[in-house]
Amino acid sequence: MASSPYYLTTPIYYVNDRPHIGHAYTTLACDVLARFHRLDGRDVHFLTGTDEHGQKVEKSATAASKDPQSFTDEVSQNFRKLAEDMNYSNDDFIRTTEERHKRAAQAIWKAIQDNGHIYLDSYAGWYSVRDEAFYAETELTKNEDGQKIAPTGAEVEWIEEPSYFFDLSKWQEPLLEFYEQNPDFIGPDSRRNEVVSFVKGGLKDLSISRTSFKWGIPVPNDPEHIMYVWLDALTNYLTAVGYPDTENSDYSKFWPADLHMVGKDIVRFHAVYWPAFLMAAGLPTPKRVYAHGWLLNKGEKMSKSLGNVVLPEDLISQYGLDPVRYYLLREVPFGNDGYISHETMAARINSDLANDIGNLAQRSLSMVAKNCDGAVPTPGPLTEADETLLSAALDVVDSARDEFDRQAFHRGLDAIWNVVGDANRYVDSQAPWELRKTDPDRMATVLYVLAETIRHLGILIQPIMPDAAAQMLDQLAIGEDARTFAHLGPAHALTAGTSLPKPAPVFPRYVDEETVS
RNA sequence: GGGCCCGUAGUUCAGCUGGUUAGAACGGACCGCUCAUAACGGUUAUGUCGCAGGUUCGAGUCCUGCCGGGCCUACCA
Repeated sequence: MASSPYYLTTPIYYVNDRPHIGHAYTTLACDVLARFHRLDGRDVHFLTGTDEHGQKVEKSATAASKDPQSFTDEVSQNFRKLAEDMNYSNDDFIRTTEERHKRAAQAIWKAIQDNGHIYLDSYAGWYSVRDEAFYAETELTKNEDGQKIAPTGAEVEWIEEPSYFFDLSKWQEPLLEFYEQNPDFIGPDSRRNEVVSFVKGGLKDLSISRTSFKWGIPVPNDPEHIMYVWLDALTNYLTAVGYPDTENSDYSKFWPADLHMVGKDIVRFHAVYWPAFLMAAGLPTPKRVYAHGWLLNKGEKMSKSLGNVVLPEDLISQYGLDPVRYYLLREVPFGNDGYISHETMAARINSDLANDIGNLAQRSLSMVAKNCDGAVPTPGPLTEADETLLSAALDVVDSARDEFDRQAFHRGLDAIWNVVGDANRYVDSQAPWELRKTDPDRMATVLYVLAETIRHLGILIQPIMPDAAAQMLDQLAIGEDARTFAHLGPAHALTAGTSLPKPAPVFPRYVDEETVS
């Protein structure tokens, strides 16, 4: 179990988009899970990447006077930069324009086709290039110019063309049975309900090819047709583990994926179409799809037209990377929509990070520095209070694991911060500054217990705040090879007498600039 | 039109299969401490648990209706 593989994915992001806080949020959640499971000794494969096909990209490239490939080569860098800026630990970055992906997408097409689930017909309807979706006549409205527009506001055009279809309508019952037998397949529950009721409402066969543009993966044996972008895009999850080579690749180790993390807007593609495609191709279905909510800017959905889109780089430069990582996962219950704002960010940074954990480390380690010759103190016999704190620090990894496995990041963090609170209460109740005068040996024990607690906390917060955690652990002179969850507990406890570097605050308070001046 | 979710202290939210005086965090007020990043600890809530009925010995927790907010989905003339 401890060494079992763990494969998780972000959606592949639409290469045309400018990376915003929503993209950063999704991948951050995956990054935390990836790091957590690595620390737990698991063999993790963490995938992200970009979705680069489709008519919209083709048009954007033309508008920029570039060929689509060099256009996507260029703009996909924005997402690689996001990964660097946010300190993501993805093991792979896939682009759907890569050869390995073309191979995989054509292979899954053939598998579905060979199993008799694809047929050729023709499609006619109102199509929106921007939304990459067809709309029913009744859904359309007209704008001022009399142009028909989709509910999303996008322009639509009448398209009539030959098209291959996937027999999605036949998968209603198998899907419902699949959801029934895999109650954890979709999270959170509210999304699961939605998906189930959508499928119960009946499914129509899905048009899965286009002939009206070229920028995409050709249908096997009929290159006039380009594969539907979603079939193309979803298959990236297979590509990255080596499909269609199911023998001599990571496929056998990592497929089916443990988790597809998605935003709530694309849950249908992942929870309905994707398992249907896979079942039709005779492939195993992923274990879980989790749809998180939106980050709202003070209650309003972020959009270009409102001009209130929050960019990750702006948050990072204002607050620092690790505080932003912590804030995003602590402030908003994952799965719900939630507000983010400067006020709540500053409050979290100051109360949770600076005051609680940062000050705990600083007050403890500076006492060690001043009163124990700057070395790990030598503990005497442990009291009940000592044991209680140490076991809380050790046991919380189990709570965190449970909560993170359910994608309840806010709850996992809350559990860890309970230990921070315990430790601060312990300092006050033990009053080592008094013991310094009355009972130096006991003081040494108390400071040792605190140092051990901080060691545990440092190890535990690594997935969320890798750099800050490293600083904390550096201050305890913990070797980089001694920082996994296997090192929690007394077996790897600090060695008395180890000399320690001079402590320095890890989490500075956030002070508004206006307030300063 | 159908379906799902939500409405609990100033704020953000916990409250599982119904059961003693409804909880946490943050903010506020007061007290304590002084090791520490003026940080830490303790004490402190007159909350009509959206409204109105109902079931029950007993409901924030189940049922019905209504009001308000969000989401999914369908659509007639």
